[in-house]
Amino acid sequence: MPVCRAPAAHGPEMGQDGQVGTRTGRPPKISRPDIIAAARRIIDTDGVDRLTMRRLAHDLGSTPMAVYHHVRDKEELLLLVLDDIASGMLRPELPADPRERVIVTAQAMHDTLARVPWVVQVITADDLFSPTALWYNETVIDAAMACGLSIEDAVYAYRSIWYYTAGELIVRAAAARRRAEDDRPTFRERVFADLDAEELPRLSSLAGRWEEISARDTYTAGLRALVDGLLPARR
Amino acid sequence: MPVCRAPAAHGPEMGQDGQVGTRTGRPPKISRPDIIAAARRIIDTDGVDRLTMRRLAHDLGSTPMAVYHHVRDKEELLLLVLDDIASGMLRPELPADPRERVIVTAQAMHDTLARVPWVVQVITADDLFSPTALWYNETVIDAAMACGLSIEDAVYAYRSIWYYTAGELIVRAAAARRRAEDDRPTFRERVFADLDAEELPRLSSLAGRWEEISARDTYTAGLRALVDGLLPARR
DNA sequence: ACCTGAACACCGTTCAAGT
DNA sequence: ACCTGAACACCGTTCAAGT
Repeated sequence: MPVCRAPAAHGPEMGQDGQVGTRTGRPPKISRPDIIAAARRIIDTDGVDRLTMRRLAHDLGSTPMAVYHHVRDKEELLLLVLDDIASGMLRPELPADPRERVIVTAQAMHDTLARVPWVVQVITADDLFSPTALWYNETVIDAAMACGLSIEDAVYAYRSIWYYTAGELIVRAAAARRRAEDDRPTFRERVFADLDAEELPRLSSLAGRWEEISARDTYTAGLRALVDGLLPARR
Repeated sequence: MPVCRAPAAHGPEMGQDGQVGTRTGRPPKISRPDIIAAARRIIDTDGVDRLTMRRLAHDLGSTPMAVYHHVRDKEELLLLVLDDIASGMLRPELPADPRERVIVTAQAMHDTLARVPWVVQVITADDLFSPTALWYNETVIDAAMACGLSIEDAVYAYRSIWYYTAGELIVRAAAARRRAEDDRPTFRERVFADLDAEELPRLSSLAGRWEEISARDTYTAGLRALVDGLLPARR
């Protein structure tokens, strides 16, 4: 059993420097930062699904087992990548009005994740997330309390916002992936093409305009609606 | 769509005498209904991730390729299962008040999917869904229009509700899966256990109560807040 | 018409070495 | 200390037959 494991939750900067004078044995060919960078490259260009230990090793000019010497398993690798991404997190200027603070923070969280949509897939599926990102939770909960909510209700408000945001990101990411993967009409489009006008009059009245209507980004409008409903009315 | 035959008894081979009319060739050992039932059994007991063509064939006392004779590929199999599930969809009594109609329909959609949480994972990830389920879209859009929204805004209102609902179901399903899989404290719990009280005062003040607070189901409350924000104020 | 068995091109991960 | 190669136990799917 190799015992080289560095704690995962802290920054990548420590590297091998901890053991300067006493270094012995074979010099390393690949490092954790190398591995993380290569993993991000694969995910960015080909999607998370294409990140495999073999592909990663190949891109590094190495072997799968060399990678396993630096990371415990694929889960830890994903966690390191997540931490790396969290360092690029957007921390917006916070307005004085607490209600706007909720909106602005949620929007920043959304925009940060929209740049790396696969992250939402991973964190909801696998319980992986970066402690750094808790800043969003804290800020939304604090602002909601400043609007008059109890701490419990502020947590529930945050949670509702997270459900809405995660749902939006996951659905949009899935749609984008579909568009990238193949251009033949998807199953969804085929179904919409021949709807029963008797049973589904509203939907079939939209038949031709579905794509156009779906394309519009309404995240922000929906967020404002949700926050309006969650927070007590303004005085 | 191919026609589904009646379920055939699985077990000892039926004699040639079982054949009727013009049917020729080898009598089938497995049928689509058999396959669907077996697939549902696997998913219900072990989760979607454990549904593999090999496992399915094994459970049917057959071989993977026998399954491929009845189903094009794994995607079609999932679609058949989805269709099967859609037949158990809840169609609630619809109240006269259109605003309540939105709530009741969304709640029914949520409750239907909450019984089979893996479905949300599959439909958002793979663009698979059952036409039967469009009843929810239609009903919500129609009710939102009855509240005074244009058809476009009604579609966007539906979409916001779907984001919120899908997010809730996915997050809860992931949490449940985690709990089932292992009982050592998850990464998330370990992080919450030692928060920096300086940086994250609200979150760390909740340290001990996190689990208790998370456990409460606030789907309906959040839904009402969202719908309040989305629909024009009552006259 | 329906099913079988072997094979292909993949996975994540472990074992036992090699330098 | 770090890396290699072979192997294990899996995938979905295809090919070529067998009855």
